[in-house]
Amino acid sequence: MSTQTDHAAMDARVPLSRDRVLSAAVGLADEGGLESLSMRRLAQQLGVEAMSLYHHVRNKQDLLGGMLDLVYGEIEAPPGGGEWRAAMRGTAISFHHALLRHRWACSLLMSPMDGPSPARLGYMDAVLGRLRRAGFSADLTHHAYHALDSHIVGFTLWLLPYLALAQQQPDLAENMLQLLSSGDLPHLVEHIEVHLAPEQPGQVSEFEFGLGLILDGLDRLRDAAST
Amino acid sequence: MSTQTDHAAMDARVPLSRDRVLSAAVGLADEGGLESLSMRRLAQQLGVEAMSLYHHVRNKQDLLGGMLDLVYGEIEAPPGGGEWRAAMRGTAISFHHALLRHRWACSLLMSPMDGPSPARLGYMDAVLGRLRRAGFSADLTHHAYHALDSHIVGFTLWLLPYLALAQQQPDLAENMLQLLSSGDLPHLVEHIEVHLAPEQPGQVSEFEFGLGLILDGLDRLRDAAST
DNA sequence: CACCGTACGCTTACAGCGTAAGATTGTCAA
DNA sequence: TTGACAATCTTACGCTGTAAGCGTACGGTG
Repeated sequence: MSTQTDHAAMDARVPLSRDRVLSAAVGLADEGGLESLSMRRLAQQLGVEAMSLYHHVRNKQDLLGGMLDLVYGEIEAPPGGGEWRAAMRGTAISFHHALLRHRWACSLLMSPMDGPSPARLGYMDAVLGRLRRAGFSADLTHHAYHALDSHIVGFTLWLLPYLALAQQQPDLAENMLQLLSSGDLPHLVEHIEVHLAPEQPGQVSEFEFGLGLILDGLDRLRDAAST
Repeated sequence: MSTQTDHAAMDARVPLSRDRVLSAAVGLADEGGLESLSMRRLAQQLGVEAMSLYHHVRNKQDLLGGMLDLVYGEIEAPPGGGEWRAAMRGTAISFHHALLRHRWACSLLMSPMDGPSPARLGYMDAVLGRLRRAGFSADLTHHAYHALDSHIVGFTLWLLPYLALAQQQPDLAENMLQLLSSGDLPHLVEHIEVHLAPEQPGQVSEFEFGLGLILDGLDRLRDAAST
């Protein structure tokens, strides 16, 4: 219990840093959801008291912003060469997967951020640049960007609650039966049947359907504009 | 101060009910955001104590679920007649506007709901039915539904933080200047310029661009399938 | 070497949150 | 009048984010 041994123990632990705080927070949110991420728990995870975190993070909003930036950093930029649709499809799927890895990130997308997030800006610039280089006008690039981003975020957002439900209660057929008993929603029943029909509904294939729709439409518009 | 006058005052106030609680909650969230909606404040708004609410609402999740259901109830169902794309466009825009009226609703879309929301199920069935009646196969209807919903939700979700920022600080050109000073994101700068270029960027037109892309793509697929 | 500013971690404290448990009240049927 | 029942209120607990202030260890300067 001498101060000597305490010092020795102290020296063993890595000092705090913004990066360490952020990645611990990401880890905590990944396995417990956003609501299990409190400053006190995060501090405990790092072997530290809650208020110490505030030397590396302005407040919780700043913490969340930093976490979201890490997620944006995981998205693969579109390769410069090759067919533009293949390039954009790859980036879109990479984005989708990043959001599936960090499901809490979707709820952060809509909270107005403190400062601009570097990785997010980098992602945007890379995508916009790839579209421009594919021959889109500034105006069409602008619209294309929004259409693509909307689909990625919207689809993933839609998928998440169902993934959460499905892993809690693996047989959603009960749900369907309830609907059948109430009776008057035949198309919804059919929709659920389609969901259950293939051996593995494969979230990616549904995601890629809408994505392909948008990419093909954009390609047609580009061709029409260039003639 | 007699019990008589107290009784008179009592009789004047409408008794609580689930509907009254829900619409008061919607009103509170509409003008203060979700974070300003606490059980205590909601009760105060209704001239009541917090715990009284729990006789009409199971818990806060249930409250939020009920609020979201009210929003779904505001969406206009697609008209049965006329060109199918026009019908779906109308419903999509109605959905978009409902989310803009109740900006907090977007964050609720992704929280797994307690029980199924009747209005939501009704909306889904109406949309699915309209697509089926337009001649889409069950499978294509399924994909079309997801593509459309993803775009509506995704685009609105993307728009909201920027609306919030823009009404706090009306000149976002400063933001642009900062980006220019940092230098190396030319396409992003161009993107922001496109945003600022027209007299009124008109959120609907950007929304309708992606929507039209999807609708036209679906129409082509339907034609291809029917030949 | 002494010294001192700065950075970092800790302690304490506060207002607000959702809600469990139980007391109290208003209302209507028997 | 009485009893039952539902609606409301009171109290309390454990949790949250974070403001204010204290101690200490370290790095640069005299």
